[in-house]
Amino acid sequence: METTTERRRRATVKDVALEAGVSRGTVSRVLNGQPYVSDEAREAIEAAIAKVGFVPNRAARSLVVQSSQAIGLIVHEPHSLFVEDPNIASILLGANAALSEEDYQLSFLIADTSRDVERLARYLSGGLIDGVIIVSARVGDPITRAVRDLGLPAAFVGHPRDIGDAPYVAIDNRGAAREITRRLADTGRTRIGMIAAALDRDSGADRLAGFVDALGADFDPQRVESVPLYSVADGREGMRRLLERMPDIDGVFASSDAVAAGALEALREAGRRVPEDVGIVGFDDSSWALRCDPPLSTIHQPAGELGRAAAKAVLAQLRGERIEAPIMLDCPVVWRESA
Amino acid sequence: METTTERRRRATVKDVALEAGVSRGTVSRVLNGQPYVSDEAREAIEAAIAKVGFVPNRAARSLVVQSSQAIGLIVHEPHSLFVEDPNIASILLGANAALSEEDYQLSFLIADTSRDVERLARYLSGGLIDGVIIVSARVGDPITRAVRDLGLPAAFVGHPRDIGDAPYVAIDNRGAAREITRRLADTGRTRIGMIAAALDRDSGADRLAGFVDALGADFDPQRVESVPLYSVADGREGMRRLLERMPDIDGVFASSDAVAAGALEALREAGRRVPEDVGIVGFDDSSWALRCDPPLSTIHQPAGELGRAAAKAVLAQLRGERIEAPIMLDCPVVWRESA
DNA sequence: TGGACCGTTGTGCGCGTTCACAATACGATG
DNA sequence: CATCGTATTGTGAACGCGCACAACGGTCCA
Repeated sequence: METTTERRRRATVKDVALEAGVSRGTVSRVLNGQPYVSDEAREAIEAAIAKVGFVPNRAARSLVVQSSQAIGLIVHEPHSLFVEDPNIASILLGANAALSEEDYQLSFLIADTSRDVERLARYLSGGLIDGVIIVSARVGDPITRAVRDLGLPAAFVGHPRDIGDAPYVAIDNRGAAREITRRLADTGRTRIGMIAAALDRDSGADRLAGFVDALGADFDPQRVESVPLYSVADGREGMRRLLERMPDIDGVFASSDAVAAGALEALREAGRRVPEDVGIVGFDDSSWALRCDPPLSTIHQPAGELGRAAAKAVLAQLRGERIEAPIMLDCPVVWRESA
Repeated sequence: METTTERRRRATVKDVALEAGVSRGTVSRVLNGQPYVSDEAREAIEAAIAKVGFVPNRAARSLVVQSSQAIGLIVHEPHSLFVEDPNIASILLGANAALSEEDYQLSFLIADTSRDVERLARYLSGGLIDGVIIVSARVGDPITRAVRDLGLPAAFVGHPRDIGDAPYVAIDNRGAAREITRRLADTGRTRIGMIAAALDRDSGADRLAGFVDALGADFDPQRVESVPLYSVADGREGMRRLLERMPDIDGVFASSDAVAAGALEALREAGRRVPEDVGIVGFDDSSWALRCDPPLSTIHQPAGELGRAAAKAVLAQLRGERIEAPIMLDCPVVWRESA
C-alpha cells in the first residue's frame, strides 16, 4: 500500500464506445456536436458517458487540435503593487466573464521575479495556452517579446509603445488627465502641481502629458514631482517633496487614486485641509477613491470593461479575425468632494 | 491566404534528433536529465535545440506522463468581495512563490457564477491540472465535492467542516478572536459587541466562538449582529444595527478589517469618537488596517505564508507523501490605535 | 436491375512525447 | 579467446483523441 491515491483509470473514448456498442468515431462525433449521428446512437452514447463517468482528456485533445481552450492573463507587477491595485482584480473578473461565455478557461499567470518570467515564457510556448491578455506591461518587457516571438494571439490592456500593431484596449489617459486638470483650474486653483507616477508606463507618461497640455503656457517642470510606482507610499513621499518645493500649492493632480491617498496623508500631516486649502484629484475611480476622506474626485476607469474587451479581442483573433483599430473606452470624470 | 497567422510549424524532438544526428530517445534523455548519454551527444543535442528553437510540447508530455506541472488555485467568491479582499492577493503570491521554486506553474482559477463552477469542474477533470489549492470554500461547496470525486490532490486554506481528512492550512481563528476580545475588555471596555460576518464559513463561525469564549458568563446573543459578507458595506450596516440595539456600546469586535472599516464609517456618522467613545478591533491585518483612521488594532493573518504552506502541501502529496496533521500558523495580535 | 445519392458508421493514422526493451560497442575478467 | 558487465544508443509502442476516408445499407430514379 505505497500509494494513497487509488485513482482509478480514467474512462476513455474507447470505454464509452464499448459500453454503447458503437465505434470511437461515432463517440467523437457526438462529443463534438457533429452531424450524421442517429438518435439511437446518440442516446446510447450519452447514457454510456454518464455510466462510465467519461471526461475527455484535454491533453490528448490539445495535442491533436493544437489548442487548449484556455487563455492566459499575464500580470507583470511587483508584489506590493499587485496587492494594492483593485483595478487588476476588476480586469480579471471582466476577462473571466467574457471568456466564460465562450467556454474558455481563464488562467491567471503572474510574473513576479525574473525567474518567473523565464518559466512563464517556457510555459506559454508549451502550447497549453491559446492566447494571452497582457496587463501593465512596460516598454521593453521581456514577456512582450516572448509572446511576439511565439506568435501567440495577444491583446494588451494599455498601450506600451513597443507592441507594434498588436491589438490593445485602453482609455485616453492623456485626454482624461487634461480634462480633470482643467477642471481643477476652473474651480479657481492657480498653483497646481502633479505627482506623476510610473512614467515608464504609457499610462503614467500620458497622464503627465495631459497635465502639461492643460497648463499650457503656465507649465513649469517645477510643478511635477515624479515617483516610481502607483502606490500609497510613493504618493505620500511625492506630496511631501511637492509641498517643500511649492509651499503655496492649492491643487494637486495625483496620477492614481492610490497615489492620491498617500498624498492626502502627507497633506494631513502638513496640516492642510482638503479641499479647502488644497484640492486634489486622482485617477482610476478604484475603491481607494471612496475610501479616502474626503472621497476623491477622479477619472472613472472602466476596469471590468477593459478586461472584457481584451478577452474578446483575443477570442476574435483565435477565430482568425484581424483587429486593426485599437479599442478605446470611455472614462468620464467623477466629481466628488476632494476638489 | 486565408489564415493571417503563418505560425511556422513548431520544432519537435524529431527535428532536434535529426539536426543533432542522434535518435529521439537520446534527445528525450537529455531533456529529462537522465544518465547514460555521452558528453558528445549531449553537446550536439543542446546545440541543435538552440538552433531549431525547440520547446517541448506540454500537451504531448502531459499525455504520456499524466501530469502537467501546473497546479490550480481556486477562489470561489462573489465579485465584489474578491476585489475588496487583499488577503486573496497575498495568498496567491505566496503560493506562486512556493510553486515557482519547484518549477510548477500556478494557474489561478476563479469561479464566479454557477456556470463557472460547472466549467471549472470539467476543466479540472480534464487532466491539465495536477492539484489544487482551494481558498474560501464554504460547507457544501460543489467545488469541494468535484475535487474529491476526482481524487485530485488538494489543500485548503481554511477549514470547512466537510473536507474530511484533506490537508488544510489555517490559523486558530477562535483562539485569536478570544484573545483580542479579552484585550478589549482588559482596557476597560464593558459593553462590548460584535459584528459577525460570514458565519457560513469556518473562519466566521470560529471568530464568533472566540468572542463567546472571551465574554464567558457575560455573553448575550444581543451583543452580536450577524451579516453575510466580510465587506465594508456589511460592516457599515451591521454597526448601524448594533448601535440601535446597544446605544451605550463602548467596544466592537469586527470579524474582519473590511468589516471594521465599514463599522468605522457608521460610528463616524453617529458621531462617536474612536477610540475615545468606542474601541474597535478587526481581524486580518490587511491593508485596510493601516488605511483606516485611526489605524486598526487587529489580528495579523499571515496570508502569504498560508498560500505558501498550502502550495507545499499539494506538492508533497504529488510526491506521494501523506499529510496527516493540519498546518497551523501563528497569528499575533497587532495593537494599534483604534482600541 | 443498375447506378447515383444520402445518411450513417467503422477504421487507420497522426499529433509529440516518454518509456521499456533490444542492440551495440568496448573493456575487463576468467 | 570466450564471457560477462557496463555505458551508450536506437526502436517500437503507447498515451487519448480527432479527422479523413472507406464502407455500408437503404431510397430513388431511370
